[in-house]
Amino acid sequence: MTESQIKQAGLKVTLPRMKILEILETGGEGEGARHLRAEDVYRILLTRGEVVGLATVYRVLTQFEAAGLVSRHNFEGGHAFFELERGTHHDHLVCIKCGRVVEFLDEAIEERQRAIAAEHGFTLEDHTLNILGLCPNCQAGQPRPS
Amino acid sequence: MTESQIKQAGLKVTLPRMKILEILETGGEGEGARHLRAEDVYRILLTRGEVVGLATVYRVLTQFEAAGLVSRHNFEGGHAFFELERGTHHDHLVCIKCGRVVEFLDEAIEERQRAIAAEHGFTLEDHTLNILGLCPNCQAGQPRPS
DNA sequence: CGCTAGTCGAGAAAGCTTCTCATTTACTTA
DNA sequence: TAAGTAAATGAGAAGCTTTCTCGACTAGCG
Repeated sequence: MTESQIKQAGLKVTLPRMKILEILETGGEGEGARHLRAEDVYRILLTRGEVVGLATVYRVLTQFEAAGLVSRHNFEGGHAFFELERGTHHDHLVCIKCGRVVEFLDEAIEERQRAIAAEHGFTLEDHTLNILGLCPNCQAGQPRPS
Repeated sequence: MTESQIKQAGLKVTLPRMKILEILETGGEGEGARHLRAEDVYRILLTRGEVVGLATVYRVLTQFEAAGLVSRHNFEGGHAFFELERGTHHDHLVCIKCGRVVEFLDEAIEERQRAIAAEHGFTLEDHTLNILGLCPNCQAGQPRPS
């Protein structure tokens, strides 16, 4: 079924694409690390002994984004995070110490944003809301190594 | 009074710093263009015949940010925008075509964010909310050249 | 099985930002 | 006011993320 997603996007089903999609699905190793930088994906591939160029990772992630399979987020600090698109919009709560990301959705905020765009005569194409703070672990002085 | 701000930050009052602060205050030329990239500041200085290195612009803006005189925003696209800090928090409505920026503040959204951070056990250190859309001019097919 | 367009990997290159370091400047002390 | 000192500057090199180039390779089709 992941194959069909790639095909629907008008892309050929190749090994690098399958591997990258799989890493985005599983987060590489443990749980929850589903917000990955391009270099994270590349490093995970290397760890597994897979030979995929960094340029290919960027290229494929960009293609996936264009195809709507993946969404790209610009948190603070110059590099983008990629996340598998699951059809449900959400915003992010980001720990400024360990980088942990929690997703949330608040309909009251969504509604206010629509109203604000309208008030100023803007169309609403997209939005990014990132709340930055310290997660419970990092407040306790025990940053978990992600 | 701008001098005193610089001094309070523990920085020496130098010509480059005064000039950069002045550009941030006036926006360089016309009205409203108060969200400038480092390179914009640099270019405006050049236009005025001032000799200030790009490295100095970056250095000074970073120092001003640390001192709370300036805030840095990462809208889409790899480069940061700097804005004079006027003590009042606000979020941004950004035109994805002409780059025009409108500031807004919505207390309902602010309140919901505090609640969301608390629900997840996060401290709330900061947040960035950028609404992306088309401004009235660009919807009309007449992008104003900023 | 062979063709062809699409894809890949590696390294070069681009764009933004930071670093290095010799020179210059602001502020302090006499 | 002159001199000394620590900080700041400017120019270019370097760093980082991301994109581009291009010859080699491969998926998908006939």
